[in-house]
Amino acid sequence: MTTEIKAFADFGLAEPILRAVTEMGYTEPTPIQAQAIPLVLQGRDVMGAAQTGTGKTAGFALPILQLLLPKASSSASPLRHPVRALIIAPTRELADQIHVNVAAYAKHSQLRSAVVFGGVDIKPQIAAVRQGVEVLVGTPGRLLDHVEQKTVNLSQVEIFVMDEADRMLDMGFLPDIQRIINLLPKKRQNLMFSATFSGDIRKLAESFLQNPVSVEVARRNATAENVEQKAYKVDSTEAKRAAVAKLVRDNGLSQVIVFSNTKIGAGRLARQLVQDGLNAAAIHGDKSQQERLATLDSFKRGEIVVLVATDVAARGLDIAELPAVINYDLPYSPEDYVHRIGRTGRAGASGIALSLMTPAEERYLAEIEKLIKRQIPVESLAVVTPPRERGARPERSERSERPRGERPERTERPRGESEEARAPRRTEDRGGARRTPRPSGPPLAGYSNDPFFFKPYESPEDEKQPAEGDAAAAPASGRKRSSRPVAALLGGKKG
DNA sequence: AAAAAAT
Repeated sequence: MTTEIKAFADFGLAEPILRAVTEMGYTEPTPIQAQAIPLVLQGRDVMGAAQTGTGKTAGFALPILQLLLPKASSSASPLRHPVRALIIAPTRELADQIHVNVAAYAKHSQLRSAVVFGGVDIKPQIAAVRQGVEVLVGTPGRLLDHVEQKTVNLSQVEIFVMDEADRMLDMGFLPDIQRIINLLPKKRQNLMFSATFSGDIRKLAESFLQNPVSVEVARRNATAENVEQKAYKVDSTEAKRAAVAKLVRDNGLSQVIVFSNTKIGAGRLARQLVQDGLNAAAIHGDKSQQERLATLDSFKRGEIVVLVATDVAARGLDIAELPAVINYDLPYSPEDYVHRIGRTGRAGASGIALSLMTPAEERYLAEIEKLIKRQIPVESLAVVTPPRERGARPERSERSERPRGERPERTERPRGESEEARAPRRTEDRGGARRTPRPSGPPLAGYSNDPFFFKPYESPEDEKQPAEGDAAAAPASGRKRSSRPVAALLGGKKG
């Protein structure tokens, strides 16, 4: 019954939708679109195994708009515009991007969409939703905030989409997702997309999808065939910083996302790269939402050459023709590797994924290779670390180079430890400064980028105060997050 | 272990 669909025109999409697609220059659906669109149009629940960049968003957005179209009305009354399709996504940038796409596909129809996410003023969102929107996109927390404020009503939702479901579980969104699902009508169509498929994802799927059809484009947990992967051994963290600039230049990369495991590391690397003459900027969760969106926009426009990012950018972001990704750190979880390198080689284009690893990180490579079921060639990369005089003190001025608005590092220390005892521990994750001689010390063994390493001991009060944010205080503030397995949260219930 | 996400 699966007829080969070769053109968007064959899906039977209504004229306003097809016209928008055509105007955007699309004629042929991607494999996931070819599979998913007819199923969604039939009203089926769909479980999609697809990374972004496969055209996934259009794969659900186009048929959703088609399904909503017959009842679309141009009535000015907001009451006639209940939210009929709800799309949730793990990060604010991704939600925003989905909304932009939906709005583009819907521009010739009467259908309207809006996006809600945190980190920005809620009032414009309330105003937008008041206008009446058929399609609402959002991140879970702010969406629930709107529900509580009664600015959003989800009781008329006909189609519910969970994008990047694996990521949402990783981020502890399950309780929020369940609250959202409880607000939806029992009878509805569900679509769920995930790039990786753990047991937890399957359990979640079983719990809320009804008789779903599976749609799969890429091999499970596989990385794109068209992405050339390499890993480089480097001696140290300092070497990694220098290596990034070298890799960008040697490979003539016009644009690249560099992934760092930490926010601090991302900020530092970006600053270093700027010093090295590359147009670089960092994006991570400690930047204001305004900055995050502006940086991303500037990267998309090609102004920024190197985007240094934490995993906030690992999933879902669609940057056209991104030629390369560099892992400044190997990710802690192999799934994250799949997502990160999924930023390149998108929609059939070729891409390069380069990873840097210190000796300590080499063990992560094996797990990654196991997951992606392929070997990643490893080379050694000799780089000249920054030209500092031997024995020179790391510049204090580095501290003042921190851009305004970016948080300083935390200087908290474990209490009751001697200065000697804590120094090596602190340095371990602070850019590699060490007091003890380095095993195979290159000339710059004492070099450190750690702005606090030589900082004089500050306030004795710190030590007298009870430690802030310790085990007793932490759970009381902030949202409750559970690390219980999905099965437990789902009450052991099986579909 | 880290990051992200409502305030």
